[in-house]
Amino acid sequence: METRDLGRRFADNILSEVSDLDALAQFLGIARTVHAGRNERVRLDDEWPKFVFIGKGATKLVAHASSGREQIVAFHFQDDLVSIPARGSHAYYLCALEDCSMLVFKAHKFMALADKQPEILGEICKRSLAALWRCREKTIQLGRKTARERMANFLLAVAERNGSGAKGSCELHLPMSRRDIADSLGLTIETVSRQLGELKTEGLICTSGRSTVNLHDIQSLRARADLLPDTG
Amino acid sequence: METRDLGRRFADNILSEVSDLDALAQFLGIARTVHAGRNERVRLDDEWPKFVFIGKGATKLVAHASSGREQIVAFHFQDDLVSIPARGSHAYYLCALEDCSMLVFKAHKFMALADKQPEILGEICKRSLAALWRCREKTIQLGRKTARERMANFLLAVAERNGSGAKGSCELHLPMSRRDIADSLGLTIETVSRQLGELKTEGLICTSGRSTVNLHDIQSLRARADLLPDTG
DNA sequence: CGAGCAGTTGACAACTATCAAGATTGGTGG
DNA sequence: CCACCAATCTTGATAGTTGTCAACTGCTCG
Repeated sequence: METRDLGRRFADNILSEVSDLDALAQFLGIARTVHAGRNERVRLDDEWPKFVFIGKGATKLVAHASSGREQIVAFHFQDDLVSIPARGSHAYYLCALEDCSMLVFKAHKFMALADKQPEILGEICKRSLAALWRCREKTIQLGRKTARERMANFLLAVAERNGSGAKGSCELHLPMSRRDIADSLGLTIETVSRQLGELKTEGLICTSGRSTVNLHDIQSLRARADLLPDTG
Repeated sequence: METRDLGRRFADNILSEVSDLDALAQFLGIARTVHAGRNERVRLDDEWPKFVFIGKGATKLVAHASSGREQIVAFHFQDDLVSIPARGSHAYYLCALEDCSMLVFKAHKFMALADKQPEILGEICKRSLAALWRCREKTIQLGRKTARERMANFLLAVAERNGSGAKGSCELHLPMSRRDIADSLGLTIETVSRQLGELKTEGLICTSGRSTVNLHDIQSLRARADLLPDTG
């Protein structure tokens, strides 16, 4: 993706309410453009918190502690703004699931510019709160759900984001590997594989190739995920 | 806590950069004052997202799905601003750990007022991002840590917030029950009890009464929690 | 078409939940 | 001030779910 398109995309999404072209120039002035290929880690010093705008592609935000275990904290897609904290109790890094183009900002510089424009601050607020809510949902998943429930929940979440298909059923493409799914759900790849297998046996889904899944019965999946009835 | 003091506290914390007394009046105009006693659920309709400012006390934010299992998503204390989403895949409620006084806002009204003052928006941004980062840490805990690690991590987190004591050791008061700890860590009360027992046996902590814990060796606890070395 | 990696399946072990007693705690009332 | 009571917490035995290790299968891409 061209830097110019990246800038336009950023302006359309984050600065949408601001017609000021000068603002965009200022933001681009403190941004670093980064491209990353499949499974490539985005190089970030972790001294300072960052904001990353995803102009194109899909990414995972990964945390790891002392031992080798990794936890995917969130997936982020085109037009998302990702907040990455400095290294603390755990270290975070951003990694591309597919070819990505993004803008990297130091958080304090970014906020210094944003402070001048209430519309931008409002946008950041809105996105931060949405991210917080999604993160809480993940917390519930990891704290109180079985492997089966996590898997069902995960499929429904992907379906909601980019699924296509008729009512009640849905075909979807998983841009991430089994390992990524496992690291996101706090499981192992073997367990993920087994859960998918059992959902297949039950006739709730079927798969073709590594990354295509068909959901046959969304209502049953919701029940398997232990979610509240749909009227909420 | 008197409504007047509650208002002052809110102004000092959330409106701190704004000397405008009129702003406070406007916020109080859309707020509902709520008091709650120990283990009392804060009555909120869950039709609309809310903001709650905790003027006094300690609270837990709890989620539950279809089945009875509950997950404490976060603890919130004096001067915190809590964002509560509308009922969706899971239902959330706020519950007092001790006597509490708070201000409840409908989120859209709150944001409408905040939009007028960049300083307030900035404060909300800052707090939302901090909440997001804490939530991510919890995600890591629940996704990739053993019961022992969660327990150690939890004790360290409480110590960081309100611990008092000499360097290397620390005495702290747990305002929440074993059940609350379990619901926060995604464990059962029995497991929490056992983990505390084993930490005691190892000589890393000792307890007196139900809610007082002494941390003897913070460095070892950090190691037990599988956190990165302290230079971060 | 074949090499190599991603994914699947199986056997077993480990950790945590569950179920069931007991033991403390802290408050209440005599 | 002490004894007692109910709730909370601890401890023990057992079972279930998921992790671990290992072998095997089947995609993809050169």
